[in-house]
Amino acid sequence: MADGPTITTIAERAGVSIASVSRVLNGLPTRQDTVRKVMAAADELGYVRNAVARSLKSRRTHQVAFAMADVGNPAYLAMLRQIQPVLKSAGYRLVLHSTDAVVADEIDVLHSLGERYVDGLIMSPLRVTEQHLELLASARAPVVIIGSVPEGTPVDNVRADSRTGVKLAVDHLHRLGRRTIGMVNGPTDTVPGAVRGAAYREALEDLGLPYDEELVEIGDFYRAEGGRAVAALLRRRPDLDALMCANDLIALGALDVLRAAGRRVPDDVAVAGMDDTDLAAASWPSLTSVSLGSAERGKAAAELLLDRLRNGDREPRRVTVPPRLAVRASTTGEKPAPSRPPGAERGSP
Amino acid sequence: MADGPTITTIAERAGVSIASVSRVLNGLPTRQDTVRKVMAAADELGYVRNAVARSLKSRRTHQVAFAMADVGNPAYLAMLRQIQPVLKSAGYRLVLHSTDAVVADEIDVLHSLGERYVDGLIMSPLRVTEQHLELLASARAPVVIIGSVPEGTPVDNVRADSRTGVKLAVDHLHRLGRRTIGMVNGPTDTVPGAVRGAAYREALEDLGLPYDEELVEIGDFYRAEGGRAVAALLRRRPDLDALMCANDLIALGALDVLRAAGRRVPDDVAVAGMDDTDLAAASWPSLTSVSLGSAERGKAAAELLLDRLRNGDREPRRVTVPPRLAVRASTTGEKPAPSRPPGAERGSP
DNA sequence: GCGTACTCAGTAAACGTTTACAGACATCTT
DNA sequence: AAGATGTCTGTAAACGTTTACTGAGTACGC
Repeated sequence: MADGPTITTIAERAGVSIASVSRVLNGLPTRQDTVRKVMAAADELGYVRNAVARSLKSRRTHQVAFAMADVGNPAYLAMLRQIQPVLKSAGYRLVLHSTDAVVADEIDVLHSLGERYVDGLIMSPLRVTEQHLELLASARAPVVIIGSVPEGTPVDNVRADSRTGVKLAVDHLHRLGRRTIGMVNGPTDTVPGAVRGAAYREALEDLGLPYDEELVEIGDFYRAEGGRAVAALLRRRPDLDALMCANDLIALGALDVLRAAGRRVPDDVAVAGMDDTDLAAASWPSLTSVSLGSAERGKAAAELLLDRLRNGDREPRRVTVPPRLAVRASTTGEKPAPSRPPGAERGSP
Repeated sequence: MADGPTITTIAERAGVSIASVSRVLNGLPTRQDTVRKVMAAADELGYVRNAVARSLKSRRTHQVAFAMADVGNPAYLAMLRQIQPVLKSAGYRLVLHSTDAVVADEIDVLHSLGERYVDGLIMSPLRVTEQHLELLASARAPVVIIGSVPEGTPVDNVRADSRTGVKLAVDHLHRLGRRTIGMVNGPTDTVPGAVRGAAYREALEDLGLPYDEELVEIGDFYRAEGGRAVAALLRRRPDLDALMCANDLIALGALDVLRAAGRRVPDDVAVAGMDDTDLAAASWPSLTSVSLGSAERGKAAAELLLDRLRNGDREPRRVTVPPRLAVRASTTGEKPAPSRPPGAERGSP
């Protein structure tokens, strides 16, 4: 772990100036003879360029940050898994920030852009506050936001469309002949809760079905709470024949409770979830779920950022990723072809 | 996005030298008057210290890299989720490398330590080759390996104990009265495959049960392949009453096939998996599984690294994390208390 | 009133690169 | 053969910090 060689070391060894060494290492036109001497010296010494000094001079770190609430959340994970290879193949390293759903931490990250330890940032904030907007407007590096920002915010922006997503699922249930479609939502004071609740109502109206408050139950976005909500719903409306669940965890809770109540899925009650996580494919019956395109959003965000890093002052761009319905056994009862889930590496370390 | 202020800007504004600015910013003893002037100037200008210049001078980047095959793999993800907060609270940023199971990429990462863009590295290699060992011996920054390295390798090392893990599960099945315990393994030319296969045999012998090759089937570490292997096993030995699966995906495949064959789990056949991933709790019936302590290993690795960064030349240390059996319905049939899975964040971005 | 000790601030050198500039030498043109 | 052109190299200045060293000014003791 001795102090590594620098271009000065090489210059001495090769009997040339540090400028020549630098030129050779950067492939600038140099006499063959010099190239050989420098290369030889560099090889012998096991020289590796110091990235920090390089960054200081070139004002490029070749690092990009990705900030989200929690890597454990499958949606963020899906983004990460797309972002990483895109950046890597463009020669950027990835700095990961977990903000733990703490707004102050997000603000910190935005602030820290001033430290210039990254060339750009991809951020998926929980909520965009006034403070976010201020910092975004004066950010010291390009930022791409995954999520919604107000019209006119000077950053690239990638968003999902959960409204259409809910509609896809409700339409699907309707097409299967279901007419008494319940909704199990998370708290409506959250952005996804509010949007999905409203979208459910709209979807019903578009289909000419009545909106019945009795068919809606609010729990939370977790399995157990979802299950409890479904139990309540089932007590109130034993006649329901389909459930639109606001995310996959709620849907798993629904499966638990329906099974305990002796209702067959999908024969008696069809169940649709949302987010299309790994769990959807793993559960039994496997879960029909709306993908909001986390992976695509991640990819789009990375590409937007790279594009901006090349071309600093183009207009901010907005990309909306369309949702997609993954149909599985919990609505159609068909046996799904078992396939290797995306996150499944061979063996286990 | 204009060029940010530097200590020179501040120095001019405050009418002091850059040395004084630096001293104030670093809290070195300074006259109150000067402190005030510098602070005021810094505030007005919205100054943020340039991390790159700082690193160059101080030879510390306050970054640490974590390199593994694929974040999508739940085991690595569990490590990451522990590593991140430990580093963060110690003031380090996390640089993430996905090596995609490509050995050359791992080597690259080790090599790139010479660039000095991080202060240390946590790596969970697939296999440790000769080249790994060479590079580890001459690494330009402290490295912690999660996995096994030969005795005497000069790095800190954290390892799991899947041998004991298999024994835990087999003993558990035996205690439940099962005597015809099959094993569904992955390829035995992988390290986990080989170790788990041997451990299964040992566990049986320890219990005084005969080792019967007919009860062992080799597939691969995925759901579909696992299912196929189980189907073959079941045809050969319809009398088996328990299955030890080399990972959770195989176990899920087993559940699929057993269900299709009309065998009840656990009444007819008890099933145990390995790795205790999120999927184990989500499946139905929920899956008894051996946790190899990925989370603990991640935490231990991060702590070892931090410790070494503080104290560069202590003896290399080795930590072994004991396995733990998570008992669920697939062996005991008890209804598990539904709980919020660890990766479940509220809402979905 | 003068030497000593102390506190604080400024100058300048470093960290390891990249790069503008100028100089040395070779090659070509006429 | 002399000037013009071109190719390659070295010198030195940056990038934005931190910090050793020096020196100015103040306080104190005698």
